[in-house]
Amino acid sequence: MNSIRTTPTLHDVAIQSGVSTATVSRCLNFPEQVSDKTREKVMRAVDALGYSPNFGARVMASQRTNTIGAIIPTMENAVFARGIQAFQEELNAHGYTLLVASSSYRADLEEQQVRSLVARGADALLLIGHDRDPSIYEFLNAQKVPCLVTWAFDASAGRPSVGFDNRLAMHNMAKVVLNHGHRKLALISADVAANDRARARLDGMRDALAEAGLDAGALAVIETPYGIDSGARAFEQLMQAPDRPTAVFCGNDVLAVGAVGKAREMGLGVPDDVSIIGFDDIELARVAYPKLTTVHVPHREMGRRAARALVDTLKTGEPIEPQELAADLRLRESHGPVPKGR
Amino acid sequence: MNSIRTTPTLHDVAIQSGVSTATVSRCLNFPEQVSDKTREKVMRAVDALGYSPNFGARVMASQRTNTIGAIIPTMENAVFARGIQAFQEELNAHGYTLLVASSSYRADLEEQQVRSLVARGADALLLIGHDRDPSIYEFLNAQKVPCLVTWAFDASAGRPSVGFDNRLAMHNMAKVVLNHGHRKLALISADVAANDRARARLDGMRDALAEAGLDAGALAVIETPYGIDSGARAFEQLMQAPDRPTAVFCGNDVLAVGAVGKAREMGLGVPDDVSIIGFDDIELARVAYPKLTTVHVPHREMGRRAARALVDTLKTGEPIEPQELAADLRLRESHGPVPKGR
DNA sequence: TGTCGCAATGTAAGCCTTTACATTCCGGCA
DNA sequence: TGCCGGAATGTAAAGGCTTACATTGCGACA
Repeated sequence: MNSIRTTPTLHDVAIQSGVSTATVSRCLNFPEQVSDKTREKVMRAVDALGYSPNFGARVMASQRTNTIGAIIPTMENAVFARGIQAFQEELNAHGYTLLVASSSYRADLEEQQVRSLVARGADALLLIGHDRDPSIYEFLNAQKVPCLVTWAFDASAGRPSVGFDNRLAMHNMAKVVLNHGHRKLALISADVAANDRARARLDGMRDALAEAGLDAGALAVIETPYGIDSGARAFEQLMQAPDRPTAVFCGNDVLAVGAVGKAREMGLGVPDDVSIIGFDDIELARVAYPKLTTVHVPHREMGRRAARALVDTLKTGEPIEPQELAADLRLRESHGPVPKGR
Repeated sequence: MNSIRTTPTLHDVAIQSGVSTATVSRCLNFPEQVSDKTREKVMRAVDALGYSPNFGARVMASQRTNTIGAIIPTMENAVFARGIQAFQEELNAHGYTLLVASSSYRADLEEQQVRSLVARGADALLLIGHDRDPSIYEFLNAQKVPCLVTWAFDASAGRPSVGFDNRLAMHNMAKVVLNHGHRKLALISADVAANDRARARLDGMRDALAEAGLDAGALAVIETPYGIDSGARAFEQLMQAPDRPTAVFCGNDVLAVGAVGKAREMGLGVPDDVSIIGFDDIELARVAYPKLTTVHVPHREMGRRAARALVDTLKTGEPIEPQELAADLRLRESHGPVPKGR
């Protein structure tokens, strides 16, 4: 009909089907409010024109986007990729769409992403860990954008979280290793100052050491960026020290897998010469040889629950109920008793 | 000032800084068009009020979202996660935002996601592989949403792609293995009917077999879903057959890693008793023991180039230039000569 | 000093949908 | 037949921004 080919609008559909725009809108959003006859007529016009509603206009008129934003440190780590996948699936099931951004573990980038997601109309935000500039929380507050922290749990944070107790989980794992007789431990960790999960995990190890009556000297700590190669290098450095550890803990499985590979290169048996412990329990952990002893992070469950919590709060307006999940141990093949004579 | 706390609008900023809304808008979008003095004044007001533009309104007024959509089969496979990460980084660098959806390898879900992304105003779309109902391409065409296929390259498809030749890559790999004397091959593949990449890879193997003068009987094919355990099960099934293959190709590294694990369980040496070949070259491949011989998929490069191509076409209006990338072989430790006596 | 031209700024229309409120329709009941 | 009430539908405003076009301001030049 129209010689100038342009994408059809609600108005076009209304004309084509001989009703008002309000009726067309209702057909699409509240079909039960419209008589069968009219609805059918309208739907035929929608199909005929290939109409699809304009998101921007809809957002503007209804004042909500049905979009939830999430900022993760990186998609490269499977543990985040999978957590976010579960998050997305649950969101979709409730009619919400996910907008993801990754911060590359950089606070400045993260802040920028928060603003960008809010500007794009995210109705709510999912963030990893509690640590960030208070001004960000103030901003979200002022914009009335609910925000949920995950991957960590802190009942005292004054803001809801759905996660697990990083400190306790690491504490438990360290206890197991200490019970195997190890007395010289090491930790290959992410940047402790900038990362509250890393800090909590380190604290967990210290808790276990203190409990066992050992002093801080029994723990060597190396901070390093994320990556297999970083893990390998850090491990090498540890093993070249005069007083090498008998058990090396890693802040995540990727670092641990790097350590395991380097151990093989160096001719060190795992766990016969050195125990290596991971954190996260991603696929990599089961694939590594030997299979990694690690802390299981319930990433999928966290993703699902976080999604539900956020959807609930948006629908009901009630504040989010914090939820603590368990992170249990997966004692596999990469840990063992202290080597003889050490 | 305002007792009713509401998020500030352009208008509020305009009043606060004593200029018109147009000037504020220009300050934000084309700062060079505004005098230094005015810009400074406006920016102060923006900061003071904590203004951030309303996305919906902006979209509606400007008729573009600066958002590009991508639909991948799953975020769970690192090869997609990383490709998309690179895609996103490049997009961000050009001021675009990424909207991802995952289809779980299901055509019906994918179609739904295409519509949803377009409805949400995606200016362009990135899709994996060529195979899909023609009506989807018609829809995108009608909506004038440019779309780019990646992870595959087909100059004859009549639609642009940025990818590599799956068939040729697999052909090359199979040639190497055949040159090692293998005559009984197997392939653990994704669903061939529903997945053009899987089909191309299978065809590539057949090409190599034909070239070597072998008939179809020399190749056993098992189709299976994605996953480590699926790979393990398929491998077991192959090795229990009366006439077991001496080289097992896998449609991706995840399946291959499952196969390697099962081989170890079965007491089979890799590559002494059986060669196992992957595809993708994700981290897993280097971590597996033995290290996986595999086809390197240039996922990052594909992501980056796809992003650039899409941004270019949106900015210039020129059609997208197809680009073929190389997918070369990574001959590592999991392949070897045929076992003696076979 | 008066003009010209360009840079800076202002005015107001338009983008498309949702939704509060108004109107119409229609069957049922007195 | 007339009236009532609720369901169905219509009217029109509002939502915040961009941008074409109009206006103003100002320095340079004659």
